[in-house]
Amino acid sequence: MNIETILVKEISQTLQQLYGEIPGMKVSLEKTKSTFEGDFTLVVFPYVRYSKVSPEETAKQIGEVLCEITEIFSSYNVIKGFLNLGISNNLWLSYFNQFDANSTNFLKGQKIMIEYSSPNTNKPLHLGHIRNNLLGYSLSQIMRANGADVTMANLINDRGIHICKSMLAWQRFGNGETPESANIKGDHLVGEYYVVFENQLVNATSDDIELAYEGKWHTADNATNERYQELVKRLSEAEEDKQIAKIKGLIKDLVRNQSELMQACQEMLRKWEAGDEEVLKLWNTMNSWVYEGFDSTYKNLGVSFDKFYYESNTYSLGKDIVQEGLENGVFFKRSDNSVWIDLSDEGLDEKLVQRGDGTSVYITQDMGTAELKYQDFNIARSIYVVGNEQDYHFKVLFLIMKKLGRPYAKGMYHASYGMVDLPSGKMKSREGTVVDADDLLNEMYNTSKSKTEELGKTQGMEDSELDILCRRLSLAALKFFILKVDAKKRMLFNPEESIDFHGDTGPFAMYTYTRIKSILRQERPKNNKSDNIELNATEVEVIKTLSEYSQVLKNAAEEYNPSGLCQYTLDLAKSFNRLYNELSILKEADSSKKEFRLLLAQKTANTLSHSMGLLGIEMVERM
RNA sequence: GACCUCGUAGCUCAGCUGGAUAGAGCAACUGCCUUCUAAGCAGUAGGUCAUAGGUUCGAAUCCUAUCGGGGUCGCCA
Repeated sequence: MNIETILVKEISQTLQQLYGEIPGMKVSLEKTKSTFEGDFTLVVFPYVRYSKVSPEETAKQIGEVLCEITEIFSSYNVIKGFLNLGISNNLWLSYFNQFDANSTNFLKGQKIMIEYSSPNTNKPLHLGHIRNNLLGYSLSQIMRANGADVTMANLINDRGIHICKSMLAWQRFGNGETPESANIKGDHLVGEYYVVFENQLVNATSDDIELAYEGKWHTADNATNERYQELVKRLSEAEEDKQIAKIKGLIKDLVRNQSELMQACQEMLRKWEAGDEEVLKLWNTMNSWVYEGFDSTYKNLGVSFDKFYYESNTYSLGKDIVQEGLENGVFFKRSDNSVWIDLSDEGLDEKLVQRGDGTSVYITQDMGTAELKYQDFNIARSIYVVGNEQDYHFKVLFLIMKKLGRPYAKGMYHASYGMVDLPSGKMKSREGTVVDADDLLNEMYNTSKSKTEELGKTQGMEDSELDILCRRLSLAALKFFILKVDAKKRMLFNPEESIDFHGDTGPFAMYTYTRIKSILRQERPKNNKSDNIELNATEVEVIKTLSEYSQVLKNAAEEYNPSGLCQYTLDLAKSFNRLYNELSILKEADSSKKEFRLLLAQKTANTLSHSMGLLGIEMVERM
């Protein structure tokens, strides 16, 4: 049982005894600020209207009665309307004796699917994916620790025009190159051909695009010419810079789409959809390269999946649902045969759910996949870890599923997270300012190695132990740095700070853990409980922090946000470090005090390890 | 233009459903290794919580407006 629940129960009873039934009463207890005396604070303002005396007097009345329960409360003081309560030594001790960094069960047995990562197969993973992966993995662990039955899923976007670009470029310029022959990771190799394609396309079309801006471009295709002339007209009339840029962008796309390269690419996509053997073979080969590359990145990052979905299998799902929606009037059809839903009642607009030619769009596929997930796993909740630029998309998706009467619609949730910025600004793949995931991991490994060597910590360490240390240390720094920030918020990724090992960092928490482990290697606690000890303030502080763990764990799950766990881990490490510095453990003369501190150290280490584990961070025994 | 979101110390971030004198870390400056790992601890300095109103015993937190950053409003995914 949580210590606060015990206190709240006693306080409610006391309030009732003093002032009778208070309608809608809710006792909110807070930690006493460190500048005041006491452990917990009750704000008495809400009760003044029942006590009919001043706030100070009310607080005194309550405090007086509470302190008669000596086994729980030891002292009280009143400042203005705040009743600061001291908790008795024995309550702390008995709480401490039963404390264990255990999982909670408020989601007991609930079937939850968490979809995350969801990469495209034409490029290697980058920093943005890293935030996604770390959040997704950590959320899964957090949900599990709260008792949920979690399936971690990855929906891989393995089809579409972008894959064809890499394929076509490889076909034309690859000379049969393979990851082995080039000695490059498969995902990077495919990514390189994607870049080759883009460069070739720029070379082939840049002159035409310039001409097109001046209105001097034409093509064989009449429909395109018409559209182009219309755009030229709009361009000449446009005044705002933003508008001009937008129209120019449309013209650019038009010209590019008419190029031989893009035409060949479109042709390839058509062949793919038609099941052309040769195209499929190439597609399979290049995908297998990419998957091998992704696997290694996922492994290095320490994330994993229980279930993979592939868009090549799911993109046509959802058409049955479109049909169903048409039949029961949720969707409607336009004259060009395209299918729409009207969401203006909900403050949104009309949204296309199927193209005029019967092919599916992004949301059609998502409707199908949502249904598939439910059929496969009978999940109660379906969580999507996807960036906040897709807030609107998911709002629409969930609304559609609700309107279609899907019972699982209410369990769908978009765990939306903010973008990652660099000190130089936004990451833009076109400008080469993307931070590659593999590069980043390598760099962090090397830095942690040189720092470890600098500190002279490598003495007496086997190479294999050093390797594990550097790996885990660098991941601790990276993961903690990213997960520390509120998931919903946009964050700045400063590479130098991310690899810092001092202050509010993962390595700091890890270091605290190893110091405890070092003590426990020399002596372990003999019992699993302590009695009859006079606790001092630093010790109480650690117990108090430990007691908050289950609530923090629950909050992290409820808010789909691991950052509270990071903050908590730091608090716990700091409070223990203070104790470590102020009090001796192994050299404590009083054997029962020593025993207690050993036990306290052990429980602290367990809790640190547990919470870091939920962040996807593995501890080491020495560093 | 409409909608969403953010704005807290020089920098990066906490601050839960409103509570006391707004907290950490980094950077700067002081101390502490003959004592369980100094990747640590203790301390100094640093704030008009974007601005203006409002709600009330009480607002960084809730409401409104304004300013500023970002995002979305594709028959891309």
